Order: sequence, then C-alpha cells, then structure tokens
Amino acid sequence: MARKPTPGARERILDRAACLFAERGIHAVGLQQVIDECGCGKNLLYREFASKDDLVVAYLERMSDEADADYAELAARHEGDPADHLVGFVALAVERASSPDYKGCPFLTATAEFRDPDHPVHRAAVDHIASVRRRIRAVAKQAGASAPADLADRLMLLIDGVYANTSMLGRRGPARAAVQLAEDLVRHATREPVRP
Amino acid sequence: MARKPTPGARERILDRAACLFAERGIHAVGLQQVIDECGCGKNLLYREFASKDDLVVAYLERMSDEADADYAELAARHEGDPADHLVGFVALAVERASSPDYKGCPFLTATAEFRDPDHPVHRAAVDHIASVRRRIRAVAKQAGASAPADLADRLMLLIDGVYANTSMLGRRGPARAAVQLAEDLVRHATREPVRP
DNA sequence: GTCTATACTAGGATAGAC
DNA sequence: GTCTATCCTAGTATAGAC
Repeated sequence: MARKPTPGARERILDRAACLFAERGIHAVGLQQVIDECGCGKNLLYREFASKDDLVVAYLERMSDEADADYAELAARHEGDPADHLVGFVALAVERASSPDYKGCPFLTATAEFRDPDHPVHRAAVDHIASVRRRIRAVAKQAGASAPADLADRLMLLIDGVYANTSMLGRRGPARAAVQLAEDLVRHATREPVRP
Repeated sequence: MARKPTPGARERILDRAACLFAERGIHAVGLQQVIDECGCGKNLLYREFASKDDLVVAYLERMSDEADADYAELAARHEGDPADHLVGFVALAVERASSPDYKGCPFLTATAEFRDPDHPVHRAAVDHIASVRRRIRAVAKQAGASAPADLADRLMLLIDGVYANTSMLGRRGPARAAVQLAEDLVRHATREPVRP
C-alpha cells in the first residue's frame, strides 16, 4: 500500500466534483472540467477514482453521509418527541429544496440520469433512499402510530413530492403545503396534537 | 401547393425517439441511434427537426398531449363526481408508475437532465406540470373543498412523490400508500371545515 | 422531387501513456 | 502535466436510388 502523496487530494477532487455534478448534472460534467477546476493532474484523479462511475458513486456516498448527518442532528433536536421528529423530516426536505442553489435532490436526479437499476450509480442512490425510508419508519414506530409503516410511507411520498415538484414549480409551488400536511398526517396517525 | 413528401415521417421519427428517450434518458440517446432505429436518413430528421433540442421539445409535447388525453378520459369517467375525480388523478399516477416499462415521469426526468430553467426543454416540462396543477385545482373547486388550492397542492405533491419514489423503490414501495392517502385527503377536505 | 446512405467537420468524452 | 488514442456527439453536405 503506497502512502497517499497528498492526504487531502481525494477530498479536494470530490469537493469540486460534487459542486459541478449538483449544479449542472452528472452527464453534463466532463472529467476535464473537474480536473481544470480543482487544479489537479489527470493522473491524480485516475489514481483516486478508477473511472467516472467510481467518482459519481463516491459523490453520492458523500451526499448520503451529509444527509445522514442532517438526520442525526434532527433526531437530537427532537429527542423524546417522535411526532415532531416526523414532521421535521418533511420540514428538512422543504428547507433543502428552498435553498437558492437547490438543483434537485441528488439521489432523484441520479436515478433519472442513470436509469439502469443495476448500474452502481443508480443503486447507490436507491440504497440511500431505502435507508431514509427505514429511518422514518423507525421514528413512526416510536411515535406509536397506529400503522407506522403506512405513516412513514405517506411522509416519504410527501418528501419526494417536495423534492420533485420544487425542481419544476419552485418553492412557491405545491411544496409550500407540505409541512402543514405532514402535521395533519402525523396528528391523525398518532391521535395527539403535534404541538400542545 | 406542394403536398407533404411523406406525411408520416415526422410521426415515425418521433415514435422511435420517444421510446428511446423514455427508456434510456435523453442525454444517453444520440441522434444516430434514432436514425438507425427508424431507418430514415439524417437529412429527413434534420428537415423535420432543426436540432436535437427541437426533437426533445416535440417529444415532451407529445407526452403532454398523451397525458392530457388521459386526463380528459378521467374527467369523462368521473363526470359529476369531482371528489372521485380528484382521487382518480392520484390513481392514474400510480397506474402509470406501475407499468412494467415505467422509467420515470418524462417531465420530471427532463427537468433533471436539463437543469437550466431557461432551456426550452426544461420549460416545456414545467409548462405541462403547471397545467396539471391548474387542472387539479379546478376540480378541487368543483368538489367544493374548503381550501381548493391547498387540496390541489397536497394531491400534486402526492402525485409527484409517486412518480419520483417509484423510480427508486418501485411500485411496492411507498407508492402503494398513495391512493388511500388521496382518499383520506379528499374526504377530509370536502367535508365541513374542521379547523376553527 | 423525396428519400436513404454516407462522408465529413469540429468538438468533447473517457481513458491511458509518457 | 501534457500529449495521444479512441470513441461518440451534433450537425452539414454530398452522392445516388426510386
């Protein structure tokens, strides 16, 4: 195992690549652009990432890690209040999609760009979304919902609806109705007010 | 007045292109593939469509027309029953997304592939989605919902959530909960207003 | 005249060699 | 880092069949 020449190289490349992929789309970004913008040599990029697919998968894994960190913080903020926690999942989606530089959910756009379900990029995206579903379902159980799996799936549809629709109609579109709907759904399923 | 050379040429090209775009994604399909698969000359394609962008916009317009035909049929089937009509919008989305050859909502994937809001392809997709929103809103008014615009937006989120999530987790995923949720939302909104 | 088919330009892609 | 190889792209122009 050769020691890494510049320890931060991989992260530096990934930083730039992530920005470009998120902003312009994966297929629209060439590796040459990544190389140009991060000022590294082609050699370095190909030593860290065997192929573009590898780089894209690493990008999605980073996005997944960042999202997981958000979810961990959300869980800490709503500890002991699973009903509010559930609404928080939807509020977080709205918040992300309302960012001025929001260009679509990375996992959603990745599956749109890589449609083959067996492609590693497609699978990386699906894996993350499946993990989010499990996460919400666990909280729905904690909340004592009458049908926790159903409640979780309802919220999941809502979240993906926010991401998808905001890309088209903006944050002033249907997404504005999301948090109120989430509150209604959670209250209805847990039979207790979200906010006393 | 010269009669049209081959009246079906444009449609024949569009047929093949639509299949390819829907199946593999727009950026992943080259015009050479379209030409090869429909057995036409390059000349003919460029006579009917000035550029690839033109072809893609025509593809989205066709998808929009087909969707509108579905909506017209839906309206006819639920004439005089706007509440059922509203649920039907969501059921139609689930039905489309459950098709074995579903590869993502054409409008959603188009905005994912063309992120520039000013690009004609992006705009064609947004135009269609905006028209669907207006359509649902009109029916929500007919149904006498207490807050028709809100109800329409809730259903819209649900529909886009179905399209987006089914691309990732399949028809056995959260999308299975969509129709029941739509029924709950419509029933809740068309009753006497519960909120004080 | 209308079509298919092919040659060609100019550029960008991934990838690898040095 | 630069340079090369190979491939694919959009788009144009030309050749020839019917």
